[in-house]
Amino acid sequence: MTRAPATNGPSTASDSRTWTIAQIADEFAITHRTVRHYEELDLITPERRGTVRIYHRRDRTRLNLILRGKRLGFPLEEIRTIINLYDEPRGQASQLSYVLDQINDRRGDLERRRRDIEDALKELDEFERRCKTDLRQLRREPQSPT
Amino acid sequence: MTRAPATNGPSTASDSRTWTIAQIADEFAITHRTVRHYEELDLITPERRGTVRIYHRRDRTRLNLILRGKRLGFPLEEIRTIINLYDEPRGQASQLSYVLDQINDRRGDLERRRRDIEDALKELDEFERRCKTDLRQLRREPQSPT
DNA sequence: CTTTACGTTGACGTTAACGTCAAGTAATAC
DNA sequence: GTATTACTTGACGTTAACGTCAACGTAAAG
Repeated sequence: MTRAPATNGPSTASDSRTWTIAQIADEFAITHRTVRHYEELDLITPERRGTVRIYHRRDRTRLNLILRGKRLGFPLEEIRTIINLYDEPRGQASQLSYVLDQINDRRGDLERRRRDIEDALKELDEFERRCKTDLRQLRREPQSPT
Repeated sequence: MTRAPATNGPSTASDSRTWTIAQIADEFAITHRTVRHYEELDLITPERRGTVRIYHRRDRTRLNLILRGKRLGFPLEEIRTIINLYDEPRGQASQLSYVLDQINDRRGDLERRRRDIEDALKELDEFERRCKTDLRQLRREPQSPT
């Protein structure tokens, strides 16, 4: 090893393990550039030990949310507002009801997507049935006169 | 009206209604540019009457699939291969089993997305519960000493 | 016959989400 | 010491999915 690993001891007090950018990139199967890009967009905010980045538990949680958001096709900007929602302080009732509104918006979006997916899956099943019927048909009359 | 509407009679024989680009763009709430872009990528292939584009039933079906694909966050290239799958001639058994493979790939992808969505919805519900608890708490102890 | 409304083809511009160098620093390995 | 290895900050390049002109064609309306 060339540099002291950021991963110190097997979980100290509550959970203060840390990770280097290489470990993060590796684990999440993304590039350093991507990790830094997410930081530029304020999606994650790693600690700085001098100039070098140190990633905490929180950063990993956020990365999981980010990547899932990406798999679902959300733009990074939107992902940011969503995951920030989970983190923002919500001491005031006004803030809380704002958050509750946002939650309902999000739910609507997700449910719509789920419907789209289920429709797509149904069509796929239907299409598969047709294909299989065709295939059985072909097996019955092996080849037409060439 | 300045130009003869492409929409002729209320469904002639089987279904030979046609539409202009303006009608298509309008109905699907997209721009002319977008419609032409999809054509450039071979996602739709409208008829040509001289230089002008005439859209048929088939184009509308495809547009619906395209837009759903987009809502689900698929890239246009991928969308093309998918909707072409539904259209390709599949006379040979080899082609059919290829298609059946593709179907399974697609299904896997869609099911994964569905899981992601359901996870996200669960987290959202959980988060909403916490927010609502907080809100009830706030109503009990209206404001802390300023 | 000119205007107008709708259509067409380029072709360059833009935004998001990174990729890809280049050049420098800093700790460890020898 | 010097060489590696990991990390850093620019900064320009790239791809997808259109946006946005500009310049032109054409049919119907006056």
